[in-house]
Amino acid sequence: MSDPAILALQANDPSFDNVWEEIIWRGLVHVSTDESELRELLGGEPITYYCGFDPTAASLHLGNLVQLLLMRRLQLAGHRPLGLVGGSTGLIGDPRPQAERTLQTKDVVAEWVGYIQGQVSRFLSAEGDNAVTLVNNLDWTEKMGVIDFLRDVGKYYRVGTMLKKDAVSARLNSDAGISYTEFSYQVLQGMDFLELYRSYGCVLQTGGSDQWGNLTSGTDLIHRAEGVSVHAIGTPLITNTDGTKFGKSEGNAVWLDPTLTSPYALYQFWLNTDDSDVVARLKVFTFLTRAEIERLAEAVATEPFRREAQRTLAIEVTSLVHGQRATAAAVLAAQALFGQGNLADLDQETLEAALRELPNTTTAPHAPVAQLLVDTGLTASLSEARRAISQGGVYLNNVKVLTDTETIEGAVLPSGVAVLRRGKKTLAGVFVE
RNA sequence: GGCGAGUUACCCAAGUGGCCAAAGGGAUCUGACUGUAAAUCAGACGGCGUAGCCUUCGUGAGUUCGAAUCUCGCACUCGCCA
Repeated sequence: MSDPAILALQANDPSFDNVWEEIIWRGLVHVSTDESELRELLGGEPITYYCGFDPTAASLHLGNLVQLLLMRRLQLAGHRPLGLVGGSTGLIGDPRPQAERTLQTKDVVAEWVGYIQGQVSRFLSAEGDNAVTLVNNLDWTEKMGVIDFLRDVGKYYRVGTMLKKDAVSARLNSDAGISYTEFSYQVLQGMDFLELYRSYGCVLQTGGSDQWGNLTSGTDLIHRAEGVSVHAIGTPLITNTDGTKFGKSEGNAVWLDPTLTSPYALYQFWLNTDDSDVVARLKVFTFLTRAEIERLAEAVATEPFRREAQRTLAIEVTSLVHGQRATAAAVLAAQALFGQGNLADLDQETLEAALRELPNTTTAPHAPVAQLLVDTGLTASLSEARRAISQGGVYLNNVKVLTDTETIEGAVLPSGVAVLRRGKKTLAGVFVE
């Protein structure tokens, strides 16, 4: 599944003498167990570590990418990754702050497990002494009976401690409350760590800092059950300086699956990163060295209008996720569509290829523009389309559309295509038959 | 099991019989300014071939000329008591 060509290009920065120092510099550690022990552990002989991904959707998203890349950095330092996909924990659902999760059917979760395993394996090498091993917690929880669960695991858990976890107490203090199902989640995740400790000698779990309660659930359980101290690293929640949520595009999650978020859309997402965020993103989401990132930081400070850091970031991350060919296509599309020149003067083949990267639709020449906005997904309804047009926010081949009854007849380019734009940078392609 | 409080549009949150498609804030979108940036300012923000109609205020029934607002049943949530 993994692309050896991409993985081969990745390396940790040799200017750090320990991967621990590097992940600290990259801002990947928000909380952890004992720091000096971790530094020693990560700088020494190969250890086995794990990170879990619950199948709560058909694809992982950018938030998960942080974890995947942290795993990869540890693997590059010689350690052995276990990629856990939560076939059982995904059936239970970890408590979200706002509300109870809707349970998905077992069939759906099983299907998602397959997709996510595929994605996890893309980012980690399957070769060498420290090849990634994929595990599924359904393998050890499904066959366990309730009585064994309560006797062998439940006894190690104190309800008082469980209630104090942020995820639980936040819900107890909200109108939503919490079901026994979600309350139990932390126990399941603790069991995972214990199981992986026993069968693989796994001594480190990584995850988002919002999972800290679940991470310590495991370290505490292992301490009680085995009398051994193991470790956990919690990565910071990635935030935007302007206060909006990171990883959302028009309110939707940015997915790693190219059918859910196209390579072009992913490229655009990164290209639009704020100046004030771009350096931090380069550290977390690329394998560029400290020296390279420092040079780009300098470029942001001295000539921000060139947006070199954003361009580099966009190319790096898109390549990481979708490979270099898809990235090259996204870059070409962006150049064609955002270039200065007249669209009619463009090489029509390049333009067509660019439009295929965008949301697009095929239509007859007399179709009104308002309808095309809906067909391409640029607006959610005809009302919204008319509103956008009346606000002067819709362009056909870079010419402002004046009335919502206007058709694309006459605007069609020689190759039988037209470029529809909403606002400054939301584009769609129209193919006329 | 008993008592009390609650369920409003993407989120938070006003509204307690007509002036409510529903205040305000956030998010989002558009315009101006720009660097496919941020900040700022302005406008928009249920649907519909658009000054009118349709659907929405947990859910089902009802009262009324008229309900998000009143009554009853049901579901769910929170708190206190048992």
